[in-house]
Order: sequence, then C-alpha cells, then structure tokens
Amino acid sequence: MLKLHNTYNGQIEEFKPIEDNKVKMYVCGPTVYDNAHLGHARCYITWDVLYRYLKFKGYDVTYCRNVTDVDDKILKKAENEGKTPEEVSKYWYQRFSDSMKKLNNLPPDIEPFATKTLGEMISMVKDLIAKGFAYEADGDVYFRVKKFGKYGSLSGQPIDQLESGARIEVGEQKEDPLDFALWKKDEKFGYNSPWGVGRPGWHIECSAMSRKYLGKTIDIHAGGADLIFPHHENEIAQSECANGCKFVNYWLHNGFVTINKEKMSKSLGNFLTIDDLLKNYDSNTIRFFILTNHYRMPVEFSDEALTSAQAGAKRLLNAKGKNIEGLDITKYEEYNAFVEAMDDDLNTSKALAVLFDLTNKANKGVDYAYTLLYKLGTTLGFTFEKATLSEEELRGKLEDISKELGENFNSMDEIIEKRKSARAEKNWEVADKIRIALDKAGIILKDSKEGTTWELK
RNA sequence: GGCGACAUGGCCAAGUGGUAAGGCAGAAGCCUGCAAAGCUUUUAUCCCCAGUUCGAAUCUGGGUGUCGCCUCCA
Repeated sequence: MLKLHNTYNGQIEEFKPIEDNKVKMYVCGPTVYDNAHLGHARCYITWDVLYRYLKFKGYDVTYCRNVTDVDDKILKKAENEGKTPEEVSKYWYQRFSDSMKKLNNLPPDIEPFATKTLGEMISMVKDLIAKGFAYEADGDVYFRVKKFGKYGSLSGQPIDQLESGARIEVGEQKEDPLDFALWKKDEKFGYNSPWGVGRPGWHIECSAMSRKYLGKTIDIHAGGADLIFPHHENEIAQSECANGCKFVNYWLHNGFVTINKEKMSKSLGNFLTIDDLLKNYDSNTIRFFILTNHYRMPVEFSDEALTSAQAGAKRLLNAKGKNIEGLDITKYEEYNAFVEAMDDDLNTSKALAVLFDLTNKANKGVDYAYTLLYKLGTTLGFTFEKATLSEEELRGKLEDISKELGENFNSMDEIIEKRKSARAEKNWEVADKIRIALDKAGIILKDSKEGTTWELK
C-alpha cells in the first residue's frame, strides 16, 4: 500500500487514484531560458522515480510535465540577444531535454508548451471573470483572492499574514494587493485576447495545461517546495473556482539542494549546471546522490558527497551476475523489503540499502540476486549498461597505448594477450608496464579465474 | 513578524516507544606475482535540559543551533 506525504494537510496518506489503477500526474516543468542546474536535477529525478515506481506497481500512469515558454525572463533574454522569444525558448528547451535524457529521466507522456495552450488559458480566464472570481483592469486580468475562501490552505498561511507581504506594483490596477495576474497586457510580445494584446500569468498556465491534458481533477501534482506559495496556492484558487471541483488529490513537494547550507538557485548564483556536473560524474552517481536522501529533506551538495556517491553507485552497478529472464522476482524477501520502503513515502534511502544487500549476495554468486538488483535498480532509474567506447575512441586509446609501449597494437585483445604471455613468463616488468599504460588511457584491467577483462575507469 | 522543516558515529544517511539499517572513508585480514574488483571483521547511545513511561533517538514541554517559504525560483 503506497503512502505519500500530502502537502495539503501535512499528512502521510494512503494513495488512492481517482480511477481504478489509472494515475494522472502533473509536474511543474521548467521555464526555458537558461541551463538546468542540480536543483532541477533533483526535482525531476525525484518525480521520475515516482513515475517509474507507480508503473512498477502496475498503475497506468499519465505523466504530464509542462514547458513554460512564455515568461519575462525569456523575453528579456530575447531582447538582449536580439532573438525572438521562440528562438530562445526552443534553444533552452532542447538543452533541458538533453540534460534530462543524460540523467536517464524518462520522458513524460505529455509535455505541453504554454504557448500552445493559450486557448485553454483564455477560456479559463473568461470563465473566472464570468463567475466573478476575476476582473479586467486596463488590459490586465486579476484574480480576486478574497473570493476564494480556501486561499492559503496549501501553504498554511493565515490570509492576514499574506496580506502584509503583498504589494501593488507601479502601473497595476489591482483591487487588492493579494490579487494576482491571470493575464498581463503586453503589446510588444503579446497574443490576442478578449482583453487586448497580452500574455498569460505564470500560474494560469499550469491550471490550463493540467485541465486540458489530464482533466479537472487529477491525482498528483508535484514540484519543488518553493512552488507551494504562491504558484500552487494560486493554481488551486484558479482551477477550483473555474472548474467548481477539487483540483488535486495529492500535493507532493521535493526539498532543495543546498550548497554551503544555502539553497541552490539562479537568483543566488550558487548553482552547478547539470552539464558541468556530468563532466565529472555520471548519471548514476548523480541519481545515487539524490536518492540517498529522502526527497523532502534538504540535500547538501559537496564534491565529497558526490565522490562518496560515485563509489557507492559503482559498487551497486558493478555487481556480478546475470539477468535471468522470466524470473518471478516477487517471491523474494528483498523484493518485499524494497516495496515496503518505497511504499513508505518513497524511502529511497532504505530502498538503496536493499539494493546493497542484493549486491552483496550477487557478488557471492546467489543466482537470483543480480536479476532482482537489476529490476529494482532500474525502477529507481539506474542504468546498468556499462560505458562503452565508440570505434573512433577505441582507436584513439589504442594509439595512445601503442605510443606509450612503443609497439603497435590493433585491438585490446592483442594487448591483453601480450600481457598474458608476459605473466606466464613471470616477466612482471612488462606485465606491469602494460597495465600502467592502460591505466593512463583510462582503462582498468581485472584479472580473474575466467581470464582478464577490461573496462573504463 | 507569520508558517514550516531539520539536529543520529570522521562524512552522508535510515530508524518515530523496546535497547542504533545502509553507503563512503579508515583499520586489520583473505584473494592477487603486484594491483583492480570482491569477500570477512571492525568504530555511536542519537544537540541540551526537564517530564511521561517498566522502557525514548523515537512522545510532551522548554532551550540552543541550522535551513526554507512568505518576492522570480525545482
């Protein structure tokens, strides 16, 4: 029985989908104007694991993650670089997608763009105006926060407290400082609407895309904890007022990645991009690093932590053994331990302990262990495929090694053969020289009873 | 000021009432020509104080410290 922490009431609740075994899951996607960083990696890895786990449990999941491609930051970037907003968002969306792929995140089933969902947004805003929850003011449209009694429920903020922090910007015609924009006048980059040329507010984008692709009431809505207020609070207000029904059954939020005890974020400038990170660590390492902590806890980044994760991930994924096709994995106790851990609000840290248990068994030759490790590890999004070299890269390595040894080698087998005969003659000097040359080229040799194999460092 | 989270061995981290999972690092040993990989063994009483209880890291109260949200932010 899967249990998840619901931000809405702060309780860990049993997860029950609206419809039998179907799950509708929405995750707030990126605003595409810059590189994704480790904080984004954590968020999307976390929800990727949830997606994978729900499927593992047999649910028919529809995972929708939007792309915000209309936003002030995109427009600013476009102006600065002399490009169109479309060019900017297209470029950064591509970069984002590449990063996600490299992190081994499964693509969502639906990935809608805000600019392609404008019709739904406009109709939603129209509904809200018609019902009296919104009003137009000089080309802008605002949501009447005070008309929605439950406002503040998600973040647990008393409305009077929220009020003290709210402000009216210059040029805004709000009735109340708490009111937020559904539509913003923008004659330069805007789109046609019943209220003139303008752009949608950020919050209405998710409400509209969620409704269009998943329906009025959905099972899961997830995102970073910094979206709780105001983004998700506003989404609830908009959707529930427009649709007249509950918006989301389970609100899930992940904690932050911190660095020097501070939240990693664009505005603080203390972030590491995913691309930079991938230069030093592979995707399994990053995933391991993320999953050693519970998803709601903060995770402190450090090179030491990543190095530790690298060693751990390597041990898991280098376990010995073969994947037995058709093995009924559900009958093993480790399977149950894994499910129990994951069912408990995604206790990935505990789940990893189960994987280590299996690694140990696999290395001792227990036949089912590797298969189970492989299946469960894949459910967490690890990839067991060994890094390989392209033909070109291999040729390059062979050249380097040949140069180092002053002898021409055309294949790894030749090199290993050469060392084998040297060892047979107890010519340790030559044997070691070969091993060291390979090591320099980033290749490690492993001697075992079955013979010698090589792999990348 | 309001709301919330966290504090466990050298580092990371599970555990939420019955006497501390796991990973990394370290040490010793096995294996190895030497390595690498692997295997074995090995290091804690849980921020402080008070209370509840037969019994608390785990519940209650009070401290101390750290962080997050309240403004764009995953």
